[in-house]
Amino acid sequence: MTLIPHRTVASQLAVQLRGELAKGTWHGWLPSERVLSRTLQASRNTVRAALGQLKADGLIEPVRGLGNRVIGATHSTPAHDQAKTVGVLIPEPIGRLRPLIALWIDELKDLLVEEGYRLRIHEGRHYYQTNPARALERLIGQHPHSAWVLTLSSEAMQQWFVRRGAPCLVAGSTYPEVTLPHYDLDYRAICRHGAGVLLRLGHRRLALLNRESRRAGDVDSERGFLEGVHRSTHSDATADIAYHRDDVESVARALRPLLDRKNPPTALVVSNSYAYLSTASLLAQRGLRVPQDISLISRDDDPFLGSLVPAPTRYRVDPHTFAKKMLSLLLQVLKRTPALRSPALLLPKFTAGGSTCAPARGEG
Amino acid sequence: MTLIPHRTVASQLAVQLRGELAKGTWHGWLPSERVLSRTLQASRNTVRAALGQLKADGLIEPVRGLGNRVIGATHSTPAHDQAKTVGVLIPEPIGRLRPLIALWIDELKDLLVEEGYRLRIHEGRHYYQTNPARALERLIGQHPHSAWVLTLSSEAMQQWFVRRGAPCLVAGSTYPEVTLPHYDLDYRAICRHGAGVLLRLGHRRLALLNRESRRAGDVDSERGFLEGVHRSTHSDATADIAYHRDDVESVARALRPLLDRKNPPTALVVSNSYAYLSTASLLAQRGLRVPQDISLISRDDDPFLGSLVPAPTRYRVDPHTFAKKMLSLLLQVLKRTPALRSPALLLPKFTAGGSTCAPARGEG
DNA sequence: GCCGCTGGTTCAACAATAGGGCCAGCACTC
DNA sequence: GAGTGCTGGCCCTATTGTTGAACCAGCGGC
Repeated sequence: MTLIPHRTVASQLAVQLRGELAKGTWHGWLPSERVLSRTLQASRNTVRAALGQLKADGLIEPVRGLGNRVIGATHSTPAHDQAKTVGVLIPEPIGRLRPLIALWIDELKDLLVEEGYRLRIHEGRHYYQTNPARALERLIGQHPHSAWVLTLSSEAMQQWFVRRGAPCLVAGSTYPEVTLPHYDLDYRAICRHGAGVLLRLGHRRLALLNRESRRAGDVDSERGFLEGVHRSTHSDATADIAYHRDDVESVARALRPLLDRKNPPTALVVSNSYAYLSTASLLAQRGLRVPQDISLISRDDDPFLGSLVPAPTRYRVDPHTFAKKMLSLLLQVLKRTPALRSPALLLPKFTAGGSTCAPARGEG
Repeated sequence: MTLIPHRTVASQLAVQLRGELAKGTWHGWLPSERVLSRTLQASRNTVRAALGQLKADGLIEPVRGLGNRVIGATHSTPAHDQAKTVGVLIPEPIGRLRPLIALWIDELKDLLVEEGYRLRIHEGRHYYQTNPARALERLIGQHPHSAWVLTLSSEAMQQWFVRRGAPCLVAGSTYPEVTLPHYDLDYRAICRHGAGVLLRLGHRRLALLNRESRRAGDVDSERGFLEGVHRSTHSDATADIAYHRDDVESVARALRPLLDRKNPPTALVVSNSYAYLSTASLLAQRGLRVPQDISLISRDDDPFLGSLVPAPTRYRVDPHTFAKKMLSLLLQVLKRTPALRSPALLLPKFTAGGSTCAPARGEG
C-alpha cells in the first residue's frame, strides 16, 4: 500500500501547476491569481499557497502590480529532482541517546518515508564543539540534504545555521535572538511546576540537578525552577543548582557537596533520565532512601523509568505526538511555506509517582 | 487544465481502498479501522468515512465485534505484484520493548530499505496468546508481506508458522522440533558462564531470576544456569530459580520469598534488563547493598544499565552486528535460498562491573 | 487626477480532519 | 461465568485547511 503524498488542496494544486509549467502551458506570465482561483475552483488564498511553493522552487517570480512571471526554464528545476533527504544531527550514536529521542527520530523517519523523503542520521561530537563552523560547512557540503534537523543543539550550531541560511528545524529550544523554527517540551513550565509540587509537599530546601551543557532547554529549566521557588509564597525556601555531564562520575561529583552539607536538600529535580538512574543508585549507596530521606522528580521521561521502585514522579511525553508535530513543521521547512511560526511548546503530563513525599518532620 | 476530482482525504482514501480491494490485497477481512488509520495516516473518523463509501458500494460489510468483511471478489489471484514488505511481530509497543531490541529492529529497517524492502511492525499481545492461530491467520490475510520476523516468539507461534509454511525468520531461539531459521544470543552459554563467574568468586547460594514466559531463550537460560552450578566442582552450591513477568510487581513477588529465607542467596543472575532495574531498586528499598550484601549479574544488556551505580556485570551485545546477521538470514528467506541452516548463536562479550564481588565472610 | 488591473495581507466563518472517549458485540483465557 | 482485549458504532472537542471577503500598495493606461 502506497500512501497518497499530497493531501491538502494547496499541495495538489502545486503539483498540478508544476506540471502545467513543465508542459509550457504559459509563456511570460501566469494567469492572475484571481483567474487561477476561478479556473482551479479554489480560493485565492489556497492558490496563493500553491504559488508560494513554486516561488520557493524558483519557478515563478511574482511582481506586484503585474503578475507572476514564469522564470526561464533554463535550469530544469534542480531543486525538484534533488535527492529528497533530510539530515538529522545527533551528538552521540543513536544507541546512546535517550530511548525517547531514538523513538521519535525513528517515527519521524517512518513518516518522512511516506512523504517521499529519507532521513539520514549524522552523528558526531565535532558538530557540537564550541566552534563547529568547519565541521558543519564540510558536512553540508558533503551531504546536500533538503533540510536539517538539529537535536540537542548548541548555541554555536544554531547561529551557524542562521548565518548560513540552510533550511533547518531545531528539535529543542532555541537561544534568544536565534530565529529558527523549533519545537520542544516546555522545560521552563515543567521545572516551575516541579518546584511548586515539592513546595506544596512541604519541602523548603530544593535543588535542581541540571546539565552542564547550557543547552537552551537546560537554561529554561533553570529559569523555571528558580521562578517556581522564588515566586512562591514560601520565602524561606531555598533553591540550589548543581551540574552534571550526563555521566555517572559527574553526577556523583555534583551530588556529593549537596549531600555533605549540614542541611542537605530534601528534594531534587533531576534533568536527564540517565542522570536520574545514577542519582537514585548513588543515593542508595549512601544509604539514603527515596522518598523517605529525599524526594526525587525526573524532568525527563523514558520507558525504563517505569521499572524503578519507587516509580519516579515525572513528566511523561508521547514520542508519537512529538514526531507528528516535527513532521508537520519539517514539511513547512521543506516546502518553504512562508508563514512558519514556531508553535506552542509541548507541555508533558505530570505523573505523580512514589519518589516524592512530604519531608521528614523537622526537616522541612 | 483538468481539475483534480477528489479533494478530501476521505475520498482519496476511498479511491485507494477500492484499488486495493480490486487487487485482492486482503482476504476475508480488512485490517481493523484502527490499524488502517495508522497505516494510512489518517484519523479513524476519516477512514470510516472512506469505508462508508465502500460499504455503500456493497464492496465491504462491517460486522460489529469482528471487522469489515470483504464481499465477494474471491480473488484467487493475489500477490501478483506483491509489495516488497517484511512484517515484524512484537508483543508490545516498540517504546516498551527493551531499547536494544528497538535498536536492531530499527537498523534492520534501514538495511532493508537499501534492499528495496519495507519493514512493517505489527504489535499485539494476541499474537502471543496460547492459541494464536486465529489472530495470526487474520494477520497474514490482512498483510501480505513477503516474509515475517518473529521476536520474543512463543512455541505456539513458531509451530503455527511451521504448519502454515509462511516464510519466516525467528529473531530468538527456536523450540525443540521447530525447524525455522533463527538467530539469537547463546543464552545457555551466557547463564552457564554467569554461574561459573559467581562460583569462582566464592558464592554458593545462587539464584536465577528468570522470565516466566517460557520462551525458548529463557528455557535455554535456565538449562545453562543449572548446568553451570551442578556440573561445577562445588557440590555444595545450590541453584534456585524464581520467575517474573517483566513488571515491577512480579519481580517483587519473585524476590520476596528468596530474600526472606534464613539463608538467602548471595548472588543473582537476572534475565531482562528492566527486571534488573527493578531488582536493584527493590534491594535498595530493603536496605541491601550491591555488591556487598548481594551480587548481581544482568543476563541482558541495554544502554541505560551504564548509568547505574555500581555498573552491572553483564553480557554486552552490539545491535549492529545482530541486525546485519538478521538481514543476511532474512534475504535468504526472501529469496528462498535452499540451504538455509541457522548459523551459530551469538556469544556476547562478558563485562565485569561493580555489581559482583566475593560474598561476605561466613556467607559463602 | 481617475480607473482597473496586479500581487500582499489580514480576518472571521466554515468544513474537514485529528484524536480522544465511551459503548455494545464477539472471541478467547482463566 | 467473569474478565480481558479486540472489533465496529457513535460522540465530542480542538486543530487545521479552506473559503470568501475586505483592504492595501504598485503598475499601466486614460
